[in-house]
Amino acid sequence: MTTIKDAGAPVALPLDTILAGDCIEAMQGLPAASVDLIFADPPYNLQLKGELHRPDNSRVDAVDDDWDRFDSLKTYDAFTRAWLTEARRVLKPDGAIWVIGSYHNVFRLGAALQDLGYWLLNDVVWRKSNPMPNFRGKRFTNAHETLIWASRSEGAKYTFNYEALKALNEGVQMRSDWTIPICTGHERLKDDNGDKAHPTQKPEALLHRVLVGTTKPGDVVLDPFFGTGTTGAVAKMLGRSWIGIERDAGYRKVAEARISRVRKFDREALEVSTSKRAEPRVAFGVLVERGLLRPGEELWSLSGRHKAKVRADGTLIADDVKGSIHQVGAHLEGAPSCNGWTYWHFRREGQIVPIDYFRQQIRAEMQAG
Amino acid sequence: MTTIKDAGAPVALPLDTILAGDCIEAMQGLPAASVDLIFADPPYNLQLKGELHRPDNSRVDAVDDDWDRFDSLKTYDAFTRAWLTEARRVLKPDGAIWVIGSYHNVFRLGAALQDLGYWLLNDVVWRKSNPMPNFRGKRFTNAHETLIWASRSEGAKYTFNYEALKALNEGVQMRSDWTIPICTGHERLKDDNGDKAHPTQKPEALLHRVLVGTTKPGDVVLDPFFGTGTTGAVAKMLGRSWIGIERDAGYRKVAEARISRVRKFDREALEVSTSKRAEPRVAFGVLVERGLLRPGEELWSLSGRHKAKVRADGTLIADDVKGSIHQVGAHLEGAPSCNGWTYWHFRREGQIVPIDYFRQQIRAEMQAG
DNA sequence: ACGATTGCTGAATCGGCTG
DNA sequence: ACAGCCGATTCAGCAATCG
Repeated sequence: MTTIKDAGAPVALPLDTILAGDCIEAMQGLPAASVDLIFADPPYNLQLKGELHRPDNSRVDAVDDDWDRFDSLKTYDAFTRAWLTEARRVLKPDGAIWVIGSYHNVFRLGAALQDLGYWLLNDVVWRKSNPMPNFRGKRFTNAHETLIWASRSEGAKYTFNYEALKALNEGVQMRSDWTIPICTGHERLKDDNGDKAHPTQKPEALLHRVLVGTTKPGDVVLDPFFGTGTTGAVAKMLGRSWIGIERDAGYRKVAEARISRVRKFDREALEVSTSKRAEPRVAFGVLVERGLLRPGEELWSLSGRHKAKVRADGTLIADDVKGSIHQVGAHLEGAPSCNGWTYWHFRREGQIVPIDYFRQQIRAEMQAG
Repeated sequence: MTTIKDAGAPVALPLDTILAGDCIEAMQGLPAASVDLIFADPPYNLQLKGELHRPDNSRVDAVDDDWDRFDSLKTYDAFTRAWLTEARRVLKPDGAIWVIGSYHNVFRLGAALQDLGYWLLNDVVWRKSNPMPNFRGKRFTNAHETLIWASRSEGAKYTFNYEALKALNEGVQMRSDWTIPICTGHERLKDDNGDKAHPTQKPEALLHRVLVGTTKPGDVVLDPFFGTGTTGAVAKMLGRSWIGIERDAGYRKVAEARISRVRKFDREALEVSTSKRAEPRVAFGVLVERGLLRPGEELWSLSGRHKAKVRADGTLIADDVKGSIHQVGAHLEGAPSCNGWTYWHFRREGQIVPIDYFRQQIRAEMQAG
C-alpha cells in the first residue's frame, strides 16, 4: 500500500534528530517557515573540497589547487548564498539566524546576509580567553571569532530575552563582546584514538548564551552544520527542540551519543527573568473601579511639584490639561513621553507611594486567579 | 616661462598637508606606489530611522550627517570599491591598509577588500570600555567596532613591529582585541559653541597602536577620510609623514589647528625594541598608548637623583641604559632588582606621583570593560 | 581643599498593541 | 495598513556643583 502525501498537507518536522546529508538538500526537505532559530557554523576555509554547490544546486567538481583566488572566492560565495537562501525559506517570519566565522569568511557571510534580505541585529565578538598564539610573530594573535545575529527580515519581531541576558551579566546589559574560553578539557570530545573528534568544536557556553538570549523554551533550533552536535546538546539541556544536519557519518555518531547523555534541566532552572513588557497590561481605570484610588483623590509627582486629580473614568486632570496618566505627566514635565505608573504617587499615612504599587497588586491577583 | 612636467618624472608628495576635496579625486592626483600605509574611517551608512531618547527622555545626538547617507547598499558598495581601488593604486607594493567600521558597513568593506586583491592579515576588534548603552533593551550593547588590516597583495612584505606591540602589551604578544575607551574629555575636539566638532572622532590611543605596530618612522601615512585629523596628529607625534584628504572645510580647519599644536616626540622615544628579551609582565606601555604619559616625558626617582625618558613602546631610556621600567631602575640603583611601578614618578603641577597611580586607573577601567 | 552628588553624553540600523 | 497611544528602557567617564 502506498501513502500519498497531499501537496498542501503539513509536513511533520523531524524534531530532535540528525539528518544525514548535504545541508542544502536536507533543508529543501523541510517545510517553509517552520524553524524559530538557525545556528550555523559553516566551513571557514576558502579552499573548498568539493562539498560545495552552485546556486542551481549542481555539485562543484573536485578540488583544483590551480584555481586562482577569484574563482575560489566566487565559489565560496555561491555556496554561502545557496545555503543562506534555503535557510531563509525555512525560517519563520519572525525567526532569526546566527552565523559564526573568522576574518577569512565572515565578510562574505555578512555581505550575503544583507544581500539576501536578512536584517543585521548585532555582530558579536567571541573573545577567546585562551587563544592559540601566533607562533611566527607575523600578525596579531587571532584571539576572537565573529558571530552575526540577524532576523529574517527588517521589522521582524525577533526574540531577545533582555532581562535574562542582563542577569547573566551581573546585572548590567549584555555587551556585544563575550569572553569565553575555547572548548578544551572534559568538554572536548575525543575519538577512539583519544584525538579530538572534531577540529572546530564550539564551547557549550557560547551556545548557552545564544539560546538563552534569543529563543524561548520549546522553540525549534536548526543547525545545518551540526558537527559533533554542540547546538543539539545545549538545546536539549535548555528545553528547546533541535534539528541537526551533518554529512559526515563519524560526526553524526559522536553527536548522537553525546546528546543521548544530556539531561534536560529542571523546568524551574529554565525559567528566566522577564521584562515588565511581558507582563499583562493593566488599565489605570481598573484601580479606580476597584476602589484602590477614589475619584477626586490627588496624585503627586515624586518631587511634589506637580499634582493632578483622579477622575471616575481613569483619566487625570491638572491645572491646564487632562488625559491619561502618561499624557498628563509628559505635559507637565515638558517631556516627549512619560511612564505615568512610576511618575504619579498617592499618599497614605504620610507615605508617598507610586501608583505602580497598586498595579503590581492587581497583577498578583490575576496570576493567582 | 612654462614648466613642462615630464610624464614619467617623480611627482612630489604633498606631505604633512590636508588636501581639500573628494577622496577619490584627490587620490587620483597622487602618484602610484607612493604611500606606506592607509588608515581609512569611511562613512558607516548607519541608516537611522527615527529619533532615539534615553530613559530619562534626553535625546541622543545621533550621526545624521549628509556624508553618512547613501541611497542603497548598491550605491554604498560602488563608492567603497571606487575609493578602495584608488587607494590600492596609491599604495607601495609592500604597503598596507587599515579600515574601520561597524556591522552596518564592515562586511561590505571586508568583501570589497578581498575582491579587489588586498590580502587580509587580521581583523581587530576595538572593545570600547565605555560604549553607549542600548537604551531600548532590544539588542546587545554595541560595544565594539571592527578594524581590518590588509596588505596590498598576497605575499607583500608588510611592516609588523612585533616586539614593540609585545612591549605595549605587558610582554605578551598583542591580541586581535584591543580595549580602548572612546574619545571623550579634553581629547574630544569642540567647536566654538562647545559642541563636539566631529560626530565620530577616533581616540588617539587607537591610532597610536596602529602606527607604532604597522609603520616605521618616516613612513608616509594617508588618511582619505581625515575628519578632524586624529591620524595626522598621532603620525606627527610619532615621526611619521602624513597626508589627509577631507571634503569639509570646517573639519579641515579644526584638524589644521589641532595638528599645529602637536609636538613630535624625541627621536630616542621613537626607537622601539627590535630584539627579543624576557620581559617582566608590565602594563607600562598602555600608559603611553593612552596618553597618560607622553613619549619623551621624564620620569624621576623619588629622591630626584635619577631620571629617565619614556619611549613610545613603553620602555625607558636613561644616560647609559635602556629597557623596562624595572631594568632601568635597578641599573641606576645598582640593585639586583627594582619595582619600576613604585620607583618611577611623574610630575604634574608641582606634585611628584608614582606611575603606579596610572596603573591603578587603567586596572579600574579594565575591570569596568 | 576634597569627597560626594548631580548632570551630561557617546557611529544606534533601539516597540507593540488596539481599533 | 495606519494612526494613536500606552509605557518600557541606560553604562561609564567626565565635568561642574555642592557641602
